[in-house]
Amino acid sequence: MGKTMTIGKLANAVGISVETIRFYERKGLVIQPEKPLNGFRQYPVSTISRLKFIINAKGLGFTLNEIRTLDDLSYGCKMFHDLASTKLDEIRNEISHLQAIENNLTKIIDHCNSDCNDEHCGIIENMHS
Amino acid sequence: MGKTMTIGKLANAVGISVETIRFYERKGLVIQPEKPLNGFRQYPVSTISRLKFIINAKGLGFTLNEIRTLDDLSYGCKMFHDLASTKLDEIRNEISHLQAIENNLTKIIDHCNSDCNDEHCGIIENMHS
DNA sequence: GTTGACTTGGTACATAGGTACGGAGTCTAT
DNA sequence: ATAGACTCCGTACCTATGTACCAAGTCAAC
Repeated sequence: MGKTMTIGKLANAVGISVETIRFYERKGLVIQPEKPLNGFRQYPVSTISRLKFIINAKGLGFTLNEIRTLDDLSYGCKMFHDLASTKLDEIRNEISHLQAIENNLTKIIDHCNSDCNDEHCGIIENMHS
Repeated sequence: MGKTMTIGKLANAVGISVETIRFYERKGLVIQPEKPLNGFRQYPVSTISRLKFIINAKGLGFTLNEIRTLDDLSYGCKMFHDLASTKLDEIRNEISHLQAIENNLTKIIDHCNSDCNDEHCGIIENMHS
């Protein structure tokens, strides 16, 4: 059999904490390897790739549950493509929402720059209704 | 003394739940009014404005803690202006972050549209490293 | 004078993604 | 053989913003 490593080495290799790996295990994202007599997990080297995949998917905005879904469907490229499209829609909605807030904040700031004094601020008044 | 109302009427008037008002009270965002003998809160009408302010500030991206800070400083227009500027920076950072994700997802989707088949997907492979 | 709606305080639950801790066992180096 | 590092499992804790539930008290209408 191939090379294996303990959870600490694995954590070091991918730059996350031991606790996080155990957390992913509880969530079903990382399969708990068979443990030899001493009770310590011995991970195959391939688990490094697995964790990097999880980290990269998180970086693309996928939640841990969504990453687990990818597995459940024993995904191929098409499946992944579909989920990425859905995620892209979500991200764009979030961006739109934030841009609306950005516009409103900008308006407020502009207004305060020109029309306000410390005694009276029309914007703050407006926010009370 | 002016008109007062129970928590249920107040909740109705602003469109949030009784539980939420009690939650805001625990957080110090709404001052618990003096309670008459029967123990029921009697809110002055001005609490409606207060709650609308909270709701509007939340709509601008402020957290409940930040809204409480506004009070602590007995804010005027200038103070509010500064906090709005800071919030605007935060929102813009969030937007940039999401746009980076948007770009990456778009690339992936484009790649899958052209270069992938179900046997081999270079993008998914890349995500493992 | 009873029924139904309302309110009270306190607490538990929920999401998401971890972090922290504690006591016990084990491995490694000297 | 002993110190220090590592690992085990289970559980509690964290942020943020509420929601849900409970038993008990109160109010308004008929």
